[in-house]
Amino acid sequence: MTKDDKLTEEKIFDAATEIFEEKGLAATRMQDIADRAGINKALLHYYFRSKDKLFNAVFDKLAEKIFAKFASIFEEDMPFEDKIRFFFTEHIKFLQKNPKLPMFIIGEVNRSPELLSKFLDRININRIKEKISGDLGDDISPDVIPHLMVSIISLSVFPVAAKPIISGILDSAGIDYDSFMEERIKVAPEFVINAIKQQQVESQNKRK
Amino acid sequence: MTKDDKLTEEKIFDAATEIFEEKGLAATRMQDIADRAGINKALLHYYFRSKDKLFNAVFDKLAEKIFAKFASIFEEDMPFEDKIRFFFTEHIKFLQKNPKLPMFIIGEVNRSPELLSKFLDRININRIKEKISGDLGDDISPDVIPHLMVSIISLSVFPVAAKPIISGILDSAGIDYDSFMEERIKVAPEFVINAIKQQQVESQNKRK
DNA sequence: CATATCTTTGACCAGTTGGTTAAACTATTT
DNA sequence: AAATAGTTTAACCAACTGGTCAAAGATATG
Repeated sequence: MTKDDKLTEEKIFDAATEIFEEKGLAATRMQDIADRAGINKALLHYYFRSKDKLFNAVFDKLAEKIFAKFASIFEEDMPFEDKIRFFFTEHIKFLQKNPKLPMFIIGEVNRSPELLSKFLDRININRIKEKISGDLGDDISPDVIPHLMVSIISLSVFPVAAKPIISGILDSAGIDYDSFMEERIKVAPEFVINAIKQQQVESQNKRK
Repeated sequence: MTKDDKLTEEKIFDAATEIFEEKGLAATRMQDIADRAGINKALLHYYFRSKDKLFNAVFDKLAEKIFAKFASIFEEDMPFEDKIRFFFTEHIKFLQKNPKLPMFIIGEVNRSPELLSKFLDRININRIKEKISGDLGDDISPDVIPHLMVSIISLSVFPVAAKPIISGILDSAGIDYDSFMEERIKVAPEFVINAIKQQQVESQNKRK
């Protein structure tokens, strides 16, 4: 019973996760979830009372997943440049395994902004900000640290979130998307590191 | 007649544009469009035969809009660094006026990738690639030009596309989103320019 | 002014959607 | 094995959705 119980509930939850992630709340049909889980539609309501309840359960799980790795990376004890490299390696690989996740999260938060709290409660931005600030020293103004953070996220998330478009554009230039993303794991961090280096150089030139 | 005709059709089209852009195809109700246009639902079908036809008309118009400015910028006759600055100024200002546009386009292309052709037909990637390649000279490998292009787009589009999330995160660090985006018009291009400069420096060091 | 054409409307329809319910089935407890 | 509790199902429902239609209004044409 308990064994089967877990199994049915899990089957439902997994099916719901897949479909919600792909189509979003509005375009997902309860019948589709039931079909993919291989059970009757009424069973969905037996285990999760309503579509919204089921959706919230799925969203909670995914929200946890996407930030689980993310926040910890900048806590690691290594030179800042290696942190940047490590971040892009881990984050892009994670996104390649979950390509639908960014658009799902952004789209649903866009639709109902209350969902945001589920992330914000879990993450301490100022802590990351101070960590980076400490790593970079006096050559970088604290005011641009948030910009640096947003830039890093943009560079890693956007090419995956907009995959259909990027992929199509690359195709028309004779470039394979997957190879491109493999290169990107190396290219993107060097891009960021170079930008920071140059800013440090200019900041030091000014001081003389 | 002809005057009123245009007016009604336009009222419908404008209302449809607003609602499709905000909610996407699946979550948009024909009744909502009729209400916002202040007319009867049957009139929608009189002017545009079906929801899909209406949607395609709207999508076409928006697809044209988003790339109208975009492609021409790199054709301008100015130093490359100024092109980068000009691009971010124009593009971010455009996105601020149309904040829902990126997510709408990405979301709908994600749902039905055929829509992509409406962009790809209008834009010649290789032309832009060669333009940039010509501007940057030998210090930058042609292989990384596509990465540079994707990076530039990521840096300008993502903070707008993910506005609810970015805005929420910035809030929790005591930063106002609109001020942040105003700064970004200056900060983002310098970030890109610095990254390129540093790469040129390193490329020249290696050559010695 | 009468007629023909175009525009607008309210009422309606068939299909779909999230959700309910009573009954059948299964496992547990006594 | 009988009673109890938990699980699964088919049939059903009310609300909503995109779409249709006949008739009423408006406008132009003769």
